[in-house]
Amino acid sequence: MVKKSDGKRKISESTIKRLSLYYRALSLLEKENQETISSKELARREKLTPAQVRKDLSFFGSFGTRGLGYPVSELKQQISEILGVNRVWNVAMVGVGNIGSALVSYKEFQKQGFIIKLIFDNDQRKIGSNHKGLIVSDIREMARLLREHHIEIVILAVPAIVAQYIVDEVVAAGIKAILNFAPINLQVPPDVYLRTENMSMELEYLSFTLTNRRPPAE
Amino acid sequence: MVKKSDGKRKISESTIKRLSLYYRALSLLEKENQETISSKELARREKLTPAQVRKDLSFFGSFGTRGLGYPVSELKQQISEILGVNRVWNVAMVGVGNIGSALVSYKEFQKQGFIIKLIFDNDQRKIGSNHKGLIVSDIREMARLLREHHIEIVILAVPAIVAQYIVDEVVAAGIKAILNFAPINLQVPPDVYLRTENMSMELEYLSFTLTNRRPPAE
DNA sequence: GAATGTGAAGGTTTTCACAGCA
DNA sequence: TGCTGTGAAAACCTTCACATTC
Repeated sequence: MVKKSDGKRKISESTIKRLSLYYRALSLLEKENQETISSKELARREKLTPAQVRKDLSFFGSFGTRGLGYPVSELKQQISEILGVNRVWNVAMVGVGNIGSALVSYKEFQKQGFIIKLIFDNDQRKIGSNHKGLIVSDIREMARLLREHHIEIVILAVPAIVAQYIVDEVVAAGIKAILNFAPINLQVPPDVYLRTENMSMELEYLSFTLTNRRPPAE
Repeated sequence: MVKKSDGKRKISESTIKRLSLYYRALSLLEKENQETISSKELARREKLTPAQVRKDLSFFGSFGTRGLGYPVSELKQQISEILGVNRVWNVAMVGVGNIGSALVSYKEFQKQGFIIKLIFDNDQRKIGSNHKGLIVSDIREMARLLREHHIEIVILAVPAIVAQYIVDEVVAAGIKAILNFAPINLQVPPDVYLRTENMSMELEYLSFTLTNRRPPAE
């Protein structure tokens, strides 16, 4: 049974991110036709602790069977409802440079129900060209087109220098959820959800680790 | 003055990731010729608290001046030393699909000193072709080439289904730091640093937020 | 017997608040 | 006066440990 959101419980960001990991792992397990999985095994696969897995899931309900574990397909379904990926989300891509066009072709997004319906650019040479079956639209037509196609989420893959300007336009068009790939922190009104994907961050984390690792053998 | 690593202090992952944010913000400020910045303003730009900024920096030294703030260029330089980005890192890309080739052209990596020296694929049609001035090498020559070019970090952008197999080869070639873009959790020996960039996670986080946001007005 | 679900304990991270310095 | 640097307090998150259930 799924606990109803009672407006009190505060679910942490870490818990939500781990739900993504569980969801991905369960999708693979389902393909392998595994029927149940224990918190221990799920934890091993995602490098977490069994208690962590159980606690995360317990925030949302009791999905397991004592002595047995969790039913793979059912748990996957439950998590998809929690994350809101048990449906289709209409997405628009703004910016058709390297990253933008790579993401338009990125299968993983579609698999999770994030369907890119529109792509925009401000470069006249790109506008009208075909990208994986989608015609690049002029960014000046964004407000109208976003509305007409019921777009709920915008992915921003534009150069950092113009990102704040473009995000302002996206916000003005009424969009409330934005995933930003530009390497800069953007300002948006409090009713707009913005997440920024910083691809350098993980590389820098590796660089920090290599630089500060303890000397071998001691 | 920079505190020397005394082997005791444990710096949290969050602190390191925020250092990346500060570094990025400081790079922009430096371009704008701003000479000093307060923890308050830096926090505002990165949506953090001033105390957080000061505490993070205090783990590594006293970089500021009371009553004035932090000197932009100097702080940037200090953070670059802490993160280990005050040097060049030789990087290889494995996998030249959508994501892989987009990242090869991604300027941000080069700007931070991560120079992609080699690119690999196992597709015979791609091997030998030219990508942004680099010839795609056969993955079977990986061990030799990685050694010859003193590669320290490998970026993995291959399909999930072959990712574990390929990462095993990368590890066998002696690489100790891997950034994985395949949407799967990989197993590596304890002396190998692996970070996985999960691009669906942030989209799913947005989806969760949209799904569970409190109803407007109440 | 095996593994979940969960209060309580323990640990870590963030925020507070203020002494100290330019 | 303004803002850093930092112990102490508060908040938050993870792990423990065990009652509970299949």
